[in-house]
Amino acid sequence: MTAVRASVCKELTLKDIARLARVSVSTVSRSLNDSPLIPASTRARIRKIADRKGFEFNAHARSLVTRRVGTIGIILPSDYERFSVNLYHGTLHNALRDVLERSDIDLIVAFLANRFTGRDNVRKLVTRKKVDGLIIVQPVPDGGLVDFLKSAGIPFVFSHYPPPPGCRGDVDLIYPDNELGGYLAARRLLSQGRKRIACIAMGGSQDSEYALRLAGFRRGLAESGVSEALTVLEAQEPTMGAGYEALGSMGAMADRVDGLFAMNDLLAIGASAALRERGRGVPGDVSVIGYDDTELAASMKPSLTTIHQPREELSTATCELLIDLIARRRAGTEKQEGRRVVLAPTLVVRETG
Amino acid sequence: MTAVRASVCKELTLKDIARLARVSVSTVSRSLNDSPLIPASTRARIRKIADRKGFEFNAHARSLVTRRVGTIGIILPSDYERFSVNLYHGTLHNALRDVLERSDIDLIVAFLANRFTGRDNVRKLVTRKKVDGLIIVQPVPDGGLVDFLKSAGIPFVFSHYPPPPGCRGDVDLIYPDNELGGYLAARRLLSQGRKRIACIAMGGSQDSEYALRLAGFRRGLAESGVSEALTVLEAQEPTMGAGYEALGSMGAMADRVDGLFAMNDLLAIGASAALRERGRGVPGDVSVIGYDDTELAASMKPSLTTIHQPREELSTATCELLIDLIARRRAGTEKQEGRRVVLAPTLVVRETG
DNA sequence: CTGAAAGCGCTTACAG
DNA sequence: CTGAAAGCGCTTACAG
Repeated sequence: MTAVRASVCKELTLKDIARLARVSVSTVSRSLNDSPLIPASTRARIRKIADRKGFEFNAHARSLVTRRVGTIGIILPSDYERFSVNLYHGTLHNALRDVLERSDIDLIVAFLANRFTGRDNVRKLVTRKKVDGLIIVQPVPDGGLVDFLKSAGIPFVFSHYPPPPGCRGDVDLIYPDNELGGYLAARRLLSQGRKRIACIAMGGSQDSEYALRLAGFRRGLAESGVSEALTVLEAQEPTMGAGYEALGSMGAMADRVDGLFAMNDLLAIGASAALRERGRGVPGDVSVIGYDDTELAASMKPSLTTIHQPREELSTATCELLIDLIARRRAGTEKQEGRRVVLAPTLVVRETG
Repeated sequence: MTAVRASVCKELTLKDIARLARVSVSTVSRSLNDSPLIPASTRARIRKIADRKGFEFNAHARSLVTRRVGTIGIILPSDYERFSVNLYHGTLHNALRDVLERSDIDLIVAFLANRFTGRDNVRKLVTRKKVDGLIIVQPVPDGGLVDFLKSAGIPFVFSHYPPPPGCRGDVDLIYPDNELGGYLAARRLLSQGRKRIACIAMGGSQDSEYALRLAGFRRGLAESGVSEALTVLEAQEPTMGAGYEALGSMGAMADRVDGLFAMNDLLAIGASAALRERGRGVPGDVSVIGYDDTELAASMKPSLTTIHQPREELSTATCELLIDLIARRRAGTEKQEGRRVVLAPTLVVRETG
C-alpha cells in the first residue's frame, strides 16, 4: 500500500483544495458542484484553484453518496462479433457512443453474459452499482432479467430489436419499422417496372426483423397485385456467401428475374456477384435492393440501392430516453412505462436499383 | 432521495449479510474476499447466504479503500468510426474485449478527447479513478499525456501503432511488424513469377504503418533485383474508391502490370474492380495482395490474398501486459519500462494472388 | 453564506 | 479466528 502511494505523485482531494483556498471542504464541494449557496465570486476563485491543480472528484467517493456514477452500460447483441452483424451493429454502437459522448457520459460495454465465465453481466453491473442505466441492444428476453431490472429500480431501454411475439408491455422499446422498410423496397422495384421479382429471406430464422421486412415487401407487391410472382429464396445466414449461394439455387429462374430484394446488404452484394457471373447486368437486367445501408453499400461498384436504417434517430432517441429516465428516477418523478418508439427507415437510391 | 430509496427493493450491504449470518461485517468481508483468516467452512456458509441473496459488493465503497475498480479503459483511435479504419480496428477492439472478458474485467471505451466538449478523457478517467489501467490504441503522442500517466502512476500500454520517429523510450508498445508484412507480400508476388509489379501506397501520409509496409515490400523486391520495376501509386485515402481511382490513374500501364500489392484490403478490392473493368483477370492476369486480413477479404469473390494482422496475439499480449502491470503496481514491484513487443504478420493465400 | 459532523459501504490494521 | 473502530473522499442536512 505504501509502495503504491509512493509511486503516485499527488492524490489531490477536496481537503487539499480546501487548504489552498482557506475554506472548508463543504465550501469547496459546493463550489465545484455549482451550488447557488456559494456566491459566484467564491465559486470562481475555487474553481480556478481546482483547475490549476488538475483536481477531479474521486468518482467512487462521490458515487457512494450521490448514488450515481456518470457511466451507463451498453449491452451488445450476443452475435455482435460476427461480421454480418458487426457491419450494422458496429455503426449503431458508434452512433450510440457519439450521443453519449455529447452528454459526457462514460460507457461500459458488455454482453448479456460473460462468454467465458457465464456470469450475468447485467446483474453484476447493476448490483455492483457500476452503471446508472442500461441500453440493451438485444431482443427483450423471456427470463427474469426485466423483473430484476425493475426491482433494482435501474433505468433501461431496449434498442433496435422489435418486440418479440408476446413481449411484455411494461418495458420501453425503440426500434426501426422493418415492415415499412420491406414495403419501401417493394414500391421501388415496382416503380421501376420490375415484375419478375425474387427476394432473399433469412432461412429458418424466427428472427422477427427479417420476417417483418418480408411481410412489408409482400404487402407492397400485393398492393399492385404482383405478389403471386414473388420467388422467395432462403439464405442460411446473412452473409455475402449465402447470398451468392441463394441466387445460384434459383437455377434457370435466375435468368428471368428482373428485381431482387435481399434482407440485408451482404446478401444483396453476394447475389449481385452471382447475377453478374451468370451474365445478368445489375441494374441493367436486374434491379437489386439491399437492407441496412451499411457502409459497404455506398462503396461497392456499382453502389447498392438499399433501405437505410435510422441509426442516428435510433441512437438519439435511445440515449435521450435513458438520460430522461435516469433524471426522473433521481427526481423521484413517476415514470410511465411501455413506450414503443418506432422509427421510419428510408430508401436510399444508388446504382443497383 | 427517499423517493429513490422507496423505488428500490433491497439495497443489500455487508451489514445485511452480517446480520443474516450472525457475524460481524469484518467476517463477511473477509469471507467473501476469501481471506485465509476465516475457516473454509465459515467462508462457505457466508458465501452461500450472500449468493442466495444475490449480494454483490458496492464497487464504489470497495474501490474507495482498495484503490482499484476492476475496470480498464480502452482509448480508440480518433478516426475509429471511418469505415476503412473501423473494418480493422473494430475487430481488434473485439479481440481486446474478448481477452478482457476472460479475466472478468469491465471496460470503459473512449476517445483520447471528447469530440464534442474537447475534454481530455484520459485525464478525466484517470483522475476520477474510474479505471485501473489503460490500453491506448493511438500512436504515442508528443504532448504531456505520457508524463501525466507516469506521474499519476497508472499502468498503460500502447497497442497497435508502431513507435513514431523519435518516440520516447520509456513506454511499453506492442505492435505488428509492418515492414515484415510488406516483405511477405513481395516474396509472394515474386514466387508467383510476377515481374511488372505495382503497389498502392497511401498518398501524402506520414503514417508510418503504411510507410513501413512499403519499405518491406521494396526490400523484398530488391532481394530479387526487381525493385526497379516497381510502380508506386498513391491513394488519397485507404478506401475502395481510392483503390479504384489509383488503378485508373495508371492509364495504359494497367494493362501491363501483373502483380499488385495494396496497403490495405479495401484498396486492393477497389483496385481489383478497376482491373476487371479493364478486362484484366484477377488472379489470371494480375495477382493482387491486400493487407489487414479484414473480414471482407475472405468473403469477396474472388477471395483476397492478404497479409494477416496478428490481432489475437496483439490483443492477448496487450491485455496480459496491462494486467501484469496493474498487479505489479499493487504489489509495489518495480516494473521495467520501454518494452517493444513486435508481432509477426502472416501471409494468407486465397484466390487473388 | 459557511463549516463541523454524520454517513455512504466497504477494508484492514489492531486488539483480543 | 473474530470484531470494533478508523478511514477511504466525498455530499448534505443541520446549526449557525
